[in-house]
Amino acid sequence: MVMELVQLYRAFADATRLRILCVLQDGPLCVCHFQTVLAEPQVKISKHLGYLRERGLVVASRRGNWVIYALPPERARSTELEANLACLADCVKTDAEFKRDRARLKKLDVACSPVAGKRDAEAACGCAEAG
Amino acid sequence: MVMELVQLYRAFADATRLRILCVLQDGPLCVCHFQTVLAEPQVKISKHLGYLRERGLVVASRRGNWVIYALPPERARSTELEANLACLADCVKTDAEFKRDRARLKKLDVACSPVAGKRDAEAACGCAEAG
DNA sequence: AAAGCATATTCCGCAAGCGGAATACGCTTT
DNA sequence: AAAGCGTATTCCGCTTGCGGAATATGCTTT
Repeated sequence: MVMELVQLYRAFADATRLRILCVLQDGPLCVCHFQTVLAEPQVKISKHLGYLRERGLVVASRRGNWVIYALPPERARSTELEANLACLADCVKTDAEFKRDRARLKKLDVACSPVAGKRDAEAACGCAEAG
Repeated sequence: MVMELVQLYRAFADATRLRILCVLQDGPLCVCHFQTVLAEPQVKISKHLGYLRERGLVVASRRGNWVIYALPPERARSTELEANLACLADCVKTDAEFKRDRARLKKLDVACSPVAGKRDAEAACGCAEAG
């Protein structure tokens, strides 16, 4: 039981993964968008997503060429994950890098989904090259 | 700024250190007592305390032969540390290993300090061999 | 000063994890 | 079937970190 917590903290112990998890709290996203939002190379993104997926911190689903990542459905999240995600979201509120990520994310929102607020996975990925 | 958070999570990403931090939330403790409470060898304890000290997650003070470790004074704690300590405390409430640690800690309480509730660092270390 | 106790450090072998380059895979379009 | 796109994997060199044994340090007692 302690080990699960340790695993969780290990997963959080990387800047790229933190950024991924933060972004995902706003809704699902496909890999190509992560590349844009985080401004990091494909390999890096893909590997970290793989890492998170292996450990159950995110779930993936394929839709044509795109793979969409999301946080696990709320009911499937451990209380520890839930608590730490909330804690994380709180901790990064004022962080410059996360703000930048969010800004780029919003741009995608505007370009991709007419739906105000939460993005729709399908819509979001139907315009991978837009913007 | 992100890196500080990452450092924090790295520090949390070890079972022994988690246990140390949990125990410390009940008050300061000297190394010999950690050995008893966590039931781990001296080197292991000392190294992890060193790790935490280097990164500012705990502070140390010498008193004769003993070295007493404590969480930094509340005002000196970053909001991130504070938040994550709280989150941690919440996450481990029902954990078996932490309960055992706590039980052993309480035994020390009884043996060392007549003061009900919080331990006093000095009193706690005046009886390193008791019990 | 010598011995004793509590704590810290060094040395070692080992495993995990990161980033990048190249390459492989899966699906879709032509 | 061939080409193209998005994503995943493998290989590699490198750094970090763990645990244990032995040893060193600092303070205290005799």
